[in-house]
Amino acid sequence: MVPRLATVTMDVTRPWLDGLTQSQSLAVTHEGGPLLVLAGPGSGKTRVITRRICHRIAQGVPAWHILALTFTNKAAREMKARVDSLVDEGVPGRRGLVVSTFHSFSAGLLRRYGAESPAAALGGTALRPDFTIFDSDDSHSALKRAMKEIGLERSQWPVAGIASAISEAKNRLLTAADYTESTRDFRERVIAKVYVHYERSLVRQNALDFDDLLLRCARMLRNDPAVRTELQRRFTEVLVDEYQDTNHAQFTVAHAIACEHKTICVVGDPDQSIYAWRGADISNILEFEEHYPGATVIALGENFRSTGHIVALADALIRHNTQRRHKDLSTNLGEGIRPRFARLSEEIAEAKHVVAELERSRDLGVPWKEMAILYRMNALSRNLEDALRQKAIPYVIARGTAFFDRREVRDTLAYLRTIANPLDDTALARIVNVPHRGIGATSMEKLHSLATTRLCSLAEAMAGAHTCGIAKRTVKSIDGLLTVIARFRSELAVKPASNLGAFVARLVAEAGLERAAAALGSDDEDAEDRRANVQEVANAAAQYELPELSPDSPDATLGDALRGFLESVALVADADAIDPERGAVTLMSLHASKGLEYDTVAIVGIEEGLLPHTRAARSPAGLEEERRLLFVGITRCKRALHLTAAASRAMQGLRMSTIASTFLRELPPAHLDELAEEHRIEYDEAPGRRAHPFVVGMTVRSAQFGIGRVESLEGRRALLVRFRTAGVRTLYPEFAKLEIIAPA
DNA sequence: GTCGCGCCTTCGAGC
DNA sequence: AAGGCGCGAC
Repeated sequence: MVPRLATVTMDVTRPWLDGLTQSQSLAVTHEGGPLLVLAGPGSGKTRVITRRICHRIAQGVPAWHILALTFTNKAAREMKARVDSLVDEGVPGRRGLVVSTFHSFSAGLLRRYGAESPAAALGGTALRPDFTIFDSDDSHSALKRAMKEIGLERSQWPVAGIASAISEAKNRLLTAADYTESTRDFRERVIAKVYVHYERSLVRQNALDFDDLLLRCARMLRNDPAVRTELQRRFTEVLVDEYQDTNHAQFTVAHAIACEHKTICVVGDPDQSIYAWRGADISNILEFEEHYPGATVIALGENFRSTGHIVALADALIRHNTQRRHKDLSTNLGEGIRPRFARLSEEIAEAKHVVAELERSRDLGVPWKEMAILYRMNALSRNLEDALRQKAIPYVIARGTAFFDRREVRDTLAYLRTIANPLDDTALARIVNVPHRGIGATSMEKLHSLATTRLCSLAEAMAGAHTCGIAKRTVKSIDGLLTVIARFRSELAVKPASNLGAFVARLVAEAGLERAAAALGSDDEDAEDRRANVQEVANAAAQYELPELSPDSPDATLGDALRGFLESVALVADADAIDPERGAVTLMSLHASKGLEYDTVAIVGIEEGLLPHTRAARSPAGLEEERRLLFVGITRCKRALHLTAAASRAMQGLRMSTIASTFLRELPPAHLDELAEEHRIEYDEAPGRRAHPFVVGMTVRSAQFGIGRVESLEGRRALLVRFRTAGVRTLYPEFAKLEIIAPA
């Protein structure tokens, strides 16, 4: 091709090509055909995607032809903002880029095309565009009800097991009918029966669960040539981030759109695949070249994030996995400081050790927002929070869903869902007695069976409550609730979208939701918190902005705004809660840390049973995924890495001795300082910092054990006391009443 | 019939 | 540590 002058002069004004390595640049500018970027940790993966988008736009591909799929809303927002800042205002076709998560992209397609497409229908019932999205809690309730209808013994058939079997089937794109056909044994036939009922229940309620969003969308794209062609026309370029974590349904969505033009670019790292348990199919990335013959593969191994010891440590660890495709990892950021491992006596000492290490980083000038504490289980955050609070260090927990999991918040949202979708029995059943209006379990059973016999919704059954032997007084409260709901529902079609905040605030007031929330509180402070949470839902609704509508659609109504708000709430991810501007230490699960980076990182609880987790380590594949999880954690760190374990830990209410994690033996001592007893940041024996006045040799009296002598101090909080009659006991003076009888 | 308390079990990562 | 269940009180 003849070099065009324009290209040469434009180089100067192409900020998106600045500072790229040769391989990155190849990936950004690659043309013609499918591209797989195997990107090791810190190798500039996000950079490649955003800059590739900019490059394509500059090359004349209008932004509205480009679709980028990510795993979190936060990643989507950031990517879009980055592209916006890199592409000049003057560039034609720079607007209209779609960056979205798989789930919200699917929800959008289903609302737009689902009603018209027979392929999106289930069991002969067309999908309605105003469907509700059930979160796992809602699907759990619907599932339990389905199991009850069949009469399954709950003790023999744990809900969680059935739920995951159905979820797995959905990820394989099997509807209840498909699954029923494929059953091979008794267990699967029982699950199939539940699945059939559960599917029917969701259809009746005009609701989709998370898996349905992908399943229905994938089936629609696969089986409906009209919709597929329209999307292929719309999106001529597809990019997928974190490709190693896509499941079969997600693969189908991306593939259906990309298979026509084959201008697909996927980016991922098999060594960071940590979601096999929710259906992620690592063969999507390993077999990309089979799905797309002639694909170009570019490996990015150079790490621009972490210093040498950290990269070496991660590399040594991941080499223990057998199911992988090796790639060399390297960094030129120098050796850096050696990561440190410390085993502390118990989890409180561990938390304090971690906090002290963070304080050392802070003393070097590292801001709090550049620090993170990672753990395998969310339950481990508690002691860390306590330790941070004690030192008045600001912190945030990356649990985007935490707020929406609060009971009073869920109740408020259930009101909104009932108003938005009259068929949503699950939401209605939740709020029937919020605030208390004397409708109990017995009445609800009657209403449910009325709904079942009449084949109608719970709401319709409630309208006929007087016919099924429910007490007069109760019928009256039911009617009162139905009236409130109907009154609010009548506003949806006639008022404009801008009214949402006021609408929710009025509902909260008129339905008495603050009072109901306060009644849940264990004390005054808790009651006030819950009241505030309900108000916060109204605030969030007021701040909600509908995504821009297509130009030809009429003005958005209050109903559109409400449904959009509920959808945005249903699809929040934990990672969405991370706000780097908050200036706080971030606490999160190892899973949630994927894709993030911090100067200082502490990973706690590196113990057998916790990391690797007992439930995962039963299979070799599970153990390898646990190893990848630690690999992901280690590679989040730019400079100062701290690994910790506790010698004893209280779990499930019991204190147990722990065993060192298998993974520790796989970390070479050359790249890991194991802090010896005397070098640990030790609180236990620090003079003057004991939590009690006792010293060795004192004579003490306990109400329970009588008189004894202090034998030794066990850490900062505990004593070993030899009693005259009761033998040697470990006591915590903060709990056990002990008085000093004689000094040492 | 509804409500509140205490006992019992169970305990992973998340869109 | 938190939710599900059964029992007794109103």
